[in-house]
This record gives sequence, structure tokens and C-alpha cells, in this order.
Amino acid sequence: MKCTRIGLCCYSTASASTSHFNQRILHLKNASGATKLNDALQLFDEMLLRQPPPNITQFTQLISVIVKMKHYSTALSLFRQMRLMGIPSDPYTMTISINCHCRLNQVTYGFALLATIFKQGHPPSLATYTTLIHGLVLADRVFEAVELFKKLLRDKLCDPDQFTYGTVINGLCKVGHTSKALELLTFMESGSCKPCVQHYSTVIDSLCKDRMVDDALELFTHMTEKGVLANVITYSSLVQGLCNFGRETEAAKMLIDMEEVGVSPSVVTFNILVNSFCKQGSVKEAELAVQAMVRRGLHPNIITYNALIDGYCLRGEIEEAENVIDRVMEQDIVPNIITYNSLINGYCKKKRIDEARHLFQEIQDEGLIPDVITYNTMLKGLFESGNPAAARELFNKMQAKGLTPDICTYRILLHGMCKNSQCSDALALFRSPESKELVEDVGLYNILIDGYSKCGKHDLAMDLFDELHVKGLKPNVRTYTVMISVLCQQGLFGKAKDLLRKMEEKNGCLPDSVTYNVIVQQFLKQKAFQEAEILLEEMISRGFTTDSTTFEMLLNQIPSTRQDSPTQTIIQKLINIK
DNA sequence: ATAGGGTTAG
Repeated sequence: MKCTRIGLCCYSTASASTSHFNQRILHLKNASGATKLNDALQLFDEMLLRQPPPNITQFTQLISVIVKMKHYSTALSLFRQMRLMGIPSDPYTMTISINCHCRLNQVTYGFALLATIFKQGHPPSLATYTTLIHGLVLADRVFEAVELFKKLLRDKLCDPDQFTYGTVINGLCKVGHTSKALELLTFMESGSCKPCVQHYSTVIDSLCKDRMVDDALELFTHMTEKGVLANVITYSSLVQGLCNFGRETEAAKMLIDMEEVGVSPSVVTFNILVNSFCKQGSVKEAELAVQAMVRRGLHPNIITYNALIDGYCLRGEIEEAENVIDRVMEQDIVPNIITYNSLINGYCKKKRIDEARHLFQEIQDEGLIPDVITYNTMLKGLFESGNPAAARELFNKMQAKGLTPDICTYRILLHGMCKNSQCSDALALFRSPESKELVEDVGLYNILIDGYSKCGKHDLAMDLFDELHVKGLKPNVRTYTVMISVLCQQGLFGKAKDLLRKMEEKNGCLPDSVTYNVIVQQFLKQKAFQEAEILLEEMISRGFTTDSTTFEMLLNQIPSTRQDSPTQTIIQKLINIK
């Protein structure tokens, strides 16, 4: 096609190629597969070289395809190439560029482009503003996002639409300002841009995550009354919220409810239930839920099976877990690192450390990369099998492989070292510069205080308790329990009792069942029966009960007490509870 | 004709 003059020939060619490009763009929009990106880039090159250049809208459409595939830097480089070829940007391409920069964590650059839009003499559109608001949300600058949103309203720059509201509501939920999100939802209801199921679902989900399941259920009823139909995601969020609170029965009922109104539960919905049953140890119920999903024509996926495997492993039923692996393999589902983490954990719990080590090696030979959780599991197993040296070696190895230990790694290490009479090594690790970032953790102090007290170094334990306050960390119920135990072991019973009162009255930290058992046992050992009885009455009235050790110590008192003595009365009360 | 957001599982 050699058209040297502007004429009919060239015009018709351009028009033919326009529809040709349109077709290919349309095709790409619906395509999926490995060659999609390359095909798009190839088409872009052809379009860029075409004389006369194709319509800007075609470029916009094509680059949008690339953006949807999340190739933001590539999209930006294509805009750069267009500029070099003399194709000017317009408010549409600018908005896409802003979006790309925002996704690449360069919201500041996005605002620079906003200035360019102004300079070009265009008033920015709602889409541009919404993109920037979203950019601020992505950058965790939700306060500024809300300010910009308010500015739109105040200065009447644009009327927000469902996109804008959706972005702001999501941002508010993301930073935990669910009540503000709820206010905005109410504000929408009073205006002309009514909230839809997605807006409600976002807030419902956030309420569930804030542990306010009943508020979530209330909002769910409210949206239904407003005539907005819940979808599978709304229901799944609620199922999840209920399960997190141990309300599995209501969750299962929710599943029935949704089917009655014609919303089909998805694999995700069922997985939430399956997982929840497994976590609370009822793998049997979980298996029934899996059967129910299969009956509905849904296919369990690796997440379903991982839940079952983990459930069996937690119960120590390794054989059952291995059977699930076989079911996975039969269906050509590929196990992932999470599958193996559960299994390794199962072997470790059963003290079958050699099998754990073997599996750990085997998955690496297969090309799977262990994550921090794999290493944490192995470390715990090695310590518990009495091999701190191997644990230490593995800890070095994980760092050499570029994995950053997390707070759990340090807890496992410190606890393991203390248990294996390496308290001073534990403290050295705790003080080492590489763990500096993570040591602002009460849990680590609890472990060290406990460790030092158990090896008789009470002074050091007390020093650590003081240090915790200096660092501004708040002791929790475990810290107090350990400290109470330390004080008792030193014979400072008065101080122990004071601390028990102080934790609650001054620091708002309620003693739990362990706290009471620890202190009661100490008093019983000292034959301070009256003190023990007062505390036993208190713990019973608070709904706690004795553990087996405490109960046994009490029973041992029976021969030396009268029938109507306080001790026997308490024992009778405890029997009634149990 | 072309741009922007949103909720569910290990």
C-alpha cells in the first residue's frame, strides 16, 4: 500500500485498517491466555507505525486492555512511545496514566499529571478525581482521600457517582473506620446516588472483621428492606463473620437461607464453613460440608483439601491427612506449600521429626520453595525433639535463603532455647541487632521472663518485667501470670496477690483461668488454705474452673478436712460445674 | 467512540 498522495485510495485504506484494528482490539478484550500481552504489544506497534495514525480512542482501548492485565509500567511506556511519535495525550489517556502511576505507588506523580490536565485547559472529570482518590487509598493516605472527596462536594467540582462512593467507602473500611463508612452509606441513601449491593457488602464485611457480626446482620436486614438484593459475596462475608465467632450453626443456616432466596453458595462459601469446622476440630462435620458442596456440583479445590489436611493434622490423625493427599492427587490438583506446611506440622506434633525433615527436603527437590511458615514449623519441631543445634542451623539457613524471620520465628527460637536450657543464648539473640525490628513484642518478653524464672534467675526475670514498662509495652494476661508465678516462687506471696489486684484494677487486664490456677496452686503448696479458698471462690464466680493439677491438689486435702469445711464445699461446687 | 471503584476462603 504505497499511497504518496492524499486521495481516495489512502482514505479507504485508513478506514479499512480502522475496522481491522477495531476487530483485533475487540478480540483482545475477550481473549485470555499466555500470548495476550504479546499480541497486544504487537498490535500496538502496528498501530503506531500506521500512516495516517489510527484514532486515539483505539490506542486508549488497547492500552486499557494492558492496564486490566496489571502491566502498568508497560502501559506507561506505550504512552511515552505515543508522545514520541507526536500523538498527543488527552484527558482520557491522562486518566489512565494517573491510574497506572497510582497502582505503581506513585500517587504524587499522579497529582503532577492532574496539574498538566489543568494546564491543557481541561477541567478534570469525575473519573480523574476518582482515580486520584483511589490512588490515595492505595497509598494508605485515606485521610487525604476523604479530604479530596469532601473538596469535590464542597467546591461542587463534580457530583460523586457510585465509583467515587465505592472508592471512599472501601478506603474507610480498609483503615478500620467502618462507622464512618456506615455514615457515608446512610448519606448515599438520602441522596440521589443510591448505594448498591457492593457498597453494602463492603461495609458488612468490614463490620464482620471488626467482630461486630450482629451489626453486620442488622445492616444486611436493612439493605434487604431497602430492596437491595444480597449476592453470594454478601452471604459469604456473613458466613465468615459468624464462623469467626464460633456461630457455625447460624452460618450453616445462612447457607440454607441464601439457597431459598435463589443465591447459590460458591466454593468460597463452602470453604469458609469447611475451614471453620476443621479449625475447631470437627473434621467430620467438615467432610459433610464437602459432600454437600459436591452434591451441588461444586468442585472442592486445593483450599478445601488444605483445610481438611490441616484439620486432621491438628488432631494428630496423620493417616487421614495422607488419605486426603491421595484424594488430591487423584484429581490432578496440585498441592502447594500450605498443604505441606500442615503435613510437616502434623509429623512434628507426632514427634515424627525424621519424616518431617524428609518431607521438607523432598518438597524442595520437587521445586517448591518453603516459606517462613515452613521454617517456623520445622524450627518448632526440631526444638521439641530436643535438637536445638539443628534448629539454630536451620535458622541460619532460612536467612541465607533470603527469608526474613517474623515475630513467630523469634518466639519459637526464644521459647525453644529457654526450654533447652539456653536462656542466656536466647537473651543474646533477643538483644542482637538483626532482631531489633521485631523485639517490640510483649510475647517475647513473656517467653524470656518465663524462661529465666524457670531456671531460677528470678532477678533477671524481674528486670525484664521492668524493661518492658520502660519500652512502653503493655503487659498482657500472660505477662502478669508469669510474674505472679515468679513472685510466688520467691516466696513473695503478698506481692503476688498485689499484682493480681493491680493487673485488673490499674491496668484493666482481667486474670484468666491460668492466672488463677497458677496462684491457687502456689497457695495450696504453702498450705495457705484460706487464701486459696478466697481465690477459688472468686474464680468460680467468674466462670472459671480448676485445671487437673489444681483439682488434684484440692482432693489431697480431703483427709485432713471436715465434711463441712470450706475446702469440701468448694470441691463440691467444682464437681457440680464439671 | 475512549478513562475511574467495590466485597468472600487456606
